[in-house]
Amino acid sequence: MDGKTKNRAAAVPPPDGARPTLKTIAFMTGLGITTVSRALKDAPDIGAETKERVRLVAKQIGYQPNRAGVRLRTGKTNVISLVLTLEEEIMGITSPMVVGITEILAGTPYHLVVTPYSSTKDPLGPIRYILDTGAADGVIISRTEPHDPRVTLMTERHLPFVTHGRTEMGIVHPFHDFDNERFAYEAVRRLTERGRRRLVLLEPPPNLTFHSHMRTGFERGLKDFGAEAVSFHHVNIDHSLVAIRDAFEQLMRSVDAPDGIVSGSGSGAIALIAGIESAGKKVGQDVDMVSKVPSDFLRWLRPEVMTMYEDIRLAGRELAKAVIGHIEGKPPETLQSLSQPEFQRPMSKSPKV
Amino acid sequence: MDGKTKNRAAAVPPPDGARPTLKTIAFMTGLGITTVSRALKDAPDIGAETKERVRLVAKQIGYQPNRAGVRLRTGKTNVISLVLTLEEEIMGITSPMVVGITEILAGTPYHLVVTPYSSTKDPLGPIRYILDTGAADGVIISRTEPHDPRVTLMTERHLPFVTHGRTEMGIVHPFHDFDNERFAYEAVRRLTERGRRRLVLLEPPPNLTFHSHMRTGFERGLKDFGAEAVSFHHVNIDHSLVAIRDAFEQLMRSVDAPDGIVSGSGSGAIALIAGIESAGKKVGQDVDMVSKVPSDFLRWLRPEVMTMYEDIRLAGRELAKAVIGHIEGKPPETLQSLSQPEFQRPMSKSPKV
DNA sequence: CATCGCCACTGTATCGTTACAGATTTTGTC
DNA sequence: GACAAAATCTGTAACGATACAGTGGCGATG
Repeated sequence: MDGKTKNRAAAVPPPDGARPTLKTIAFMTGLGITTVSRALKDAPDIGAETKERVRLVAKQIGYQPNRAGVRLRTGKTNVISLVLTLEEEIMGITSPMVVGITEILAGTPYHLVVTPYSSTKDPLGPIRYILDTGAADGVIISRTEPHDPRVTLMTERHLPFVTHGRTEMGIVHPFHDFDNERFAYEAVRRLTERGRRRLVLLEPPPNLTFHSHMRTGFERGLKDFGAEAVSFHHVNIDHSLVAIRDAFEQLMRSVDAPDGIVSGSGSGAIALIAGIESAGKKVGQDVDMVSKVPSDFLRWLRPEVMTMYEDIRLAGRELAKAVIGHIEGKPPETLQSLSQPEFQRPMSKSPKV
Repeated sequence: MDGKTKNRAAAVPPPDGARPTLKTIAFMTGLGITTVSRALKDAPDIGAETKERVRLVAKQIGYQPNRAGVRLRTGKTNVISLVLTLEEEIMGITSPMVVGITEILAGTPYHLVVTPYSSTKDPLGPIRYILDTGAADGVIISRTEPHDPRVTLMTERHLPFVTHGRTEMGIVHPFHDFDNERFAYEAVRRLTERGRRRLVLLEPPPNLTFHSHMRTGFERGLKDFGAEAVSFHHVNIDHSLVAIRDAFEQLMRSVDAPDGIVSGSGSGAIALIAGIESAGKKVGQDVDMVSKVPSDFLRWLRPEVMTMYEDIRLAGRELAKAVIGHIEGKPPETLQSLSQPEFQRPMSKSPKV
């Protein structure tokens, strides 16, 4: 007789049309399954020539490890989970984000799984699910809060992750963030350069970390460039466009009306413009406005609004690189990045003329 | 001695903090692993009381089947793959689509995996990958062509799928589509109602199926409502905004300038508007325009443009339901749907005043 | 009372992979 | 030449689930 029992496998030809497995390679090379497995991972106890032979055959027949097999045996899922609020939909920042992430994952064995949740409910839900079921090797979250229970939980349980946005908990973890402080500061600079002195900020919801970043930049700008703040806290960029417009129309009609506006979101800017116009005023004339934008639309449709571009696709790429780095054990402090606002030249009505 | 070898498992207490498996339940109930497995799938050869007991315990300890185990043994992945072009990014239709899909998947064991590809390269790539590796139970594709090789391949290989858009190959398969013919027809109606007679269509790329749908509706409208077409085929909605604008500016400056425009995409409309304005004309005055839109932005920023809403989130939901139906073996002809354009009332500048 | 059939349940093998503990051969040492 | 140490390679078991082929008990049948 030949081999004993299980690895006798190598002596049996693999079924025909089926997808190749280690067994197939073992049969073709005459080696044991174990050897093939170890050869493919370049283990030190396999001969150089054997490795070469195995690699060649594997490539030839298009071997790809069975994910379920690996996952069952090792627990490695090769999955990155993108945790999204279903509501995170305004102005669709999700698309470029997903594209950015997949651009990076394309060169790796990782797949991207989208895990949604209703933000009105338990934000820990999806995290718990991933922890309980071992659904992913790494997680990307957004809408980060200064004290974010998700970060605490994932850190405790050693689940690699990265946040889109920073925290303030003394936990060093991977993140990518847009420099919202800088954005607001530069926005104020732009407005004061145009002689605006009574400025208002359409801010992020107060529970998110970048709320304070943006406020800080705004206020630092006011001080440095000599302007005053007009209070406008009833609504924030999470509110509906209608709510923002109505609130802002009211403000613009009041004696307190600002002459300069910083908008923390592109879609918010749309509502603000509507509010301004409802109040019978005009952007670029009665007021100036700077908005953070994730795309070109505002610039095309309302060139009178000054825009600072936030590259979400880049963010996706950075986030993907960071989670993978975290999974691979790189120190978290090397996996942090901040991207700078890009002030956009106003679009000329007709560049060719 | 007790049980023989493998199922002796049931006699061994499960490790402490670990996630519960069938073994855990088997131990707790004193049953065999097989019995537990069959009880949970409501097999006919298990006693009613036993099933009840098993279900209770399973629920109590929060048992969730190990996906890798199931997948390895049965081949069922519980994965739906959304195949996207990386370029499909203009105007971010991906976001609401993903949201719609996940809304449906949330109530099922399915996960959503995003599989991107570079449309300039081989569109069959991701399909082949899924077929070769058994990466998903079902697939959602878009940018459907009249003779779409992906549809042929998946049909041949019995991989359940659904297309966003229709085909013309005589293959009956699940799809969801927006009624682009109706859209264009109604758009022409609107324009002629305003007295416009020289109409132009910014159309989809000619290789996609809905190109002809939209053209057909457009031409039928021209005939029924008495208007003539202005030729404009140099660019389509897949081209860059700059290309569209420049081409359209030229058209608007020519003696052939149209007085009515149908735009097959929201972002395209933005470029058209820019082109019109570069040529020194004005929408709502010199020309009227109807555009298909996936969001509210255009309506907010350019209320003079008439818009017809395409509900992408709904499309996501329909697509998800259809793939799942296909996976479950429902006949394809019952998994086809067409959504109608929703003409939107122009936004009043200030509804409260 | 032997036998049959049915019900309810169980053991074994298996999916593809890898950790681990050998096994065999070659090389090195004195 | 004997023995140890490398150097290579291999079998077994296990991850968690399920298909399949039983097994044992019990009531019905003749």
